[in-house]
Amino acid sequence: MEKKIADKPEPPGKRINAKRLAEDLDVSISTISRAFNKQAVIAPETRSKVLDYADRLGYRPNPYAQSLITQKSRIVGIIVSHLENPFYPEALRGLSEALREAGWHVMLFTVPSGETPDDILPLAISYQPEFVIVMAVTISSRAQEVAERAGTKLIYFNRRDPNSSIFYVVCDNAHGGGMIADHFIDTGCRRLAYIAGFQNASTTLDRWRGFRDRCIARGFADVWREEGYSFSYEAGYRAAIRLMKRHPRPDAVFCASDIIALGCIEAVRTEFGLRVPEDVSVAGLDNIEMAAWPSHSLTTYSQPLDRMIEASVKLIEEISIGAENETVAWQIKGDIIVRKSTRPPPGGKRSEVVPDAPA
Amino acid sequence: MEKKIADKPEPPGKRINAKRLAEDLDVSISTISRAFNKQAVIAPETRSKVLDYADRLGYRPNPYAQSLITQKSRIVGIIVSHLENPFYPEALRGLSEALREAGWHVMLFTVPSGETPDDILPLAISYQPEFVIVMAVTISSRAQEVAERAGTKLIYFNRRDPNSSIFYVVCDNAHGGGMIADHFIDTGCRRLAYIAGFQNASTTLDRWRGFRDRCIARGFADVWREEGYSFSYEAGYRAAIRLMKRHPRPDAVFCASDIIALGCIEAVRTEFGLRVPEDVSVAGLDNIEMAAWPSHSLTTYSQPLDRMIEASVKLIEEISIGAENETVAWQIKGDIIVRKSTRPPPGGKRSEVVPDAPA
DNA sequence: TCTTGAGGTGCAATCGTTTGCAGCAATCGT
DNA sequence: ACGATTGCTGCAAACGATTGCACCTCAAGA
Repeated sequence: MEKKIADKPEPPGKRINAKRLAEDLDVSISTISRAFNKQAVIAPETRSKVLDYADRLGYRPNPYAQSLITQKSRIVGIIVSHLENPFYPEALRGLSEALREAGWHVMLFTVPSGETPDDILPLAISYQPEFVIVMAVTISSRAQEVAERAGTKLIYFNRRDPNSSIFYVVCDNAHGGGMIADHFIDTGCRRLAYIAGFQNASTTLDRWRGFRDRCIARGFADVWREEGYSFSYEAGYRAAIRLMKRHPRPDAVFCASDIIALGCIEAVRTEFGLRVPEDVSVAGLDNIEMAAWPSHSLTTYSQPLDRMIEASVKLIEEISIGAENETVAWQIKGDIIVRKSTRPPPGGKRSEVVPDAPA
Repeated sequence: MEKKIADKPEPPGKRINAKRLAEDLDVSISTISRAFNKQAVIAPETRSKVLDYADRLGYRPNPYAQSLITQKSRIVGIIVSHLENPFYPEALRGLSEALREAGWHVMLFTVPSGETPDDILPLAISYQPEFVIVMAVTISSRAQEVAERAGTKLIYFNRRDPNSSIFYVVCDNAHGGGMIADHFIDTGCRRLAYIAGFQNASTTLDRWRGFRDRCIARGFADVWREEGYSFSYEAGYRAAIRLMKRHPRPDAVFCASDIIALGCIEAVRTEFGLRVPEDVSVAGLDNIEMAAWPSHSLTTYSQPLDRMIEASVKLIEEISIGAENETVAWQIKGDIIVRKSTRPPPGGKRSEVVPDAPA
């Protein structure tokens, strides 16, 4: 009766817990716990005995008891808004998978149209996530304090706030704006314009700054800016209509995001009967999957999503193990992707001649 | 010294818990607990005294301790795949908000390309959610047992499995297929075709059944079916190329989803130089936001997303409070949305003449 | 005056883990 | 041969709530 390997008959109604395993295997509860904890000291054969048996019974340590005792939840909250912008589903998917791979659970919080991220944050931290990744929006300093008091660390994704000390991960938006400006000018465009997104979003500002500064540096001081007020197809459509009524008409439009650019192209074509890129070059920034579709074939600057995600997870891991981290910010360069929505470069080369043409 | 209302000086490092409140207010921990539990018996003035003080200290009951003792988590997991299909971000957003409003927390699990939902499910249930909503995919019966053993209820969203007893919420896909068939035939189309999505997905099958049956019923027995193998733009693009090479060429194509339809339209236009809808009518099913864009103006059958979400939450709530529920399935009718990708009806009326034209 | 009942509160067990500390056997050095 | 060291394991105290039960108080009814 000392060593039983065969499963005990299932006592009905009883949940399987560490105690049950301990009794069946004639060890203590501590040993069960240690078998699951990689750093714990335990004889290898004891560990495998426990793990094997646990596997057979389908046992897993209760996460609530674990969180309760360790004061760690292994939960990362993600606050996301504007899922209608395809960039965010792509980012959400990537983040979710990378975090899961690193052993984190993802709790999702969407921001309803009527509400602000500040309204959602208290709810997000009520489950005591160790981190909350804030995508597409920013948090007021008052709300930040609430998070701090609760011991939850905030991280921005694709946003930054120069006035706060919150860590952030963004692509090098100013660099992107600069690359697009260069491309426009190199391909002979002369009347340059920008369609903005949300007025105070860091992405709107950084992309504008990079674009305008490069234009000015290359001798095009009077670059136009048209407000879009949001990052959406409709915003691009409407802003393009206003923009194209100007005299003289711009011959190149850099849009603060791909989705704006798609709306812009559509307005340019259907409302004004103009050709893209012959009459107007249009470029975006993001490189969402749709940008590669033949019907759009949008020139854009790619957000290095994979590396941004990698950086976010690394940031979380390092903070989590207490590594004093000086890298409070990741600003990662992307690449310009030249497709058919802008005039061809002098050499005639594009990044992709027939982008994603189905085989 | 009996009744102190003023906050005690903050003992540093000490978390605020029920014990702390109890001591400060000279009541027992039980009373603190009862103040937060709506059904508990407690004097109204005691309750408000506790709640007021809790509010001042920013106290909230620890959810892990609660889950541990009550064996309930108030967590709903969502397993989702194919976020590249815009229908799913829309659904995810709606579900997330509706669940939050109903007091549930949402844990997100995405299915990486290489893996199956079966691989993800054990991870999803490791946090003991009370429910797991499975979107866009189905679960094997073996994995279902795992969930059952863990006490987690599964619910399908936009999928159903006739061979299992899992509750599900879908739109009336067969009805949708029928409506599209009627529309094609009423507008003079004669050579009818269908582009399928994933071969064994219930949505692919139900839409096909509804479409084909109605075609047959109205005297068009030889309706074609072309496999798409997935619900994506590329799938639509490639399937359309194969389809349009047939002789005679179809003059109406019903695509198993909007995103397939967009790919199909693009192929029809760029690969064959054909006009939509003059040469070929194309319709989808979903009514994603993009379908309304002027550049696409896609005729489609709308999934009644709001009502599907409402039904899902209602289902969860009812099961949760133990209401023995006979409604194991919700199959909700949508509406046909006639836009410009199909020939105009005899009367010349469309659902939206200038769909979503920006003001 | 005594009994009864209702309304409100407190006690203490419980959920399922983690982990510092103590204990114990086996091995090692001298 | 004996103490020191090493390697495992068990004990028991947390973590922070919920809840059945007992108890108390006070008002109403007999």
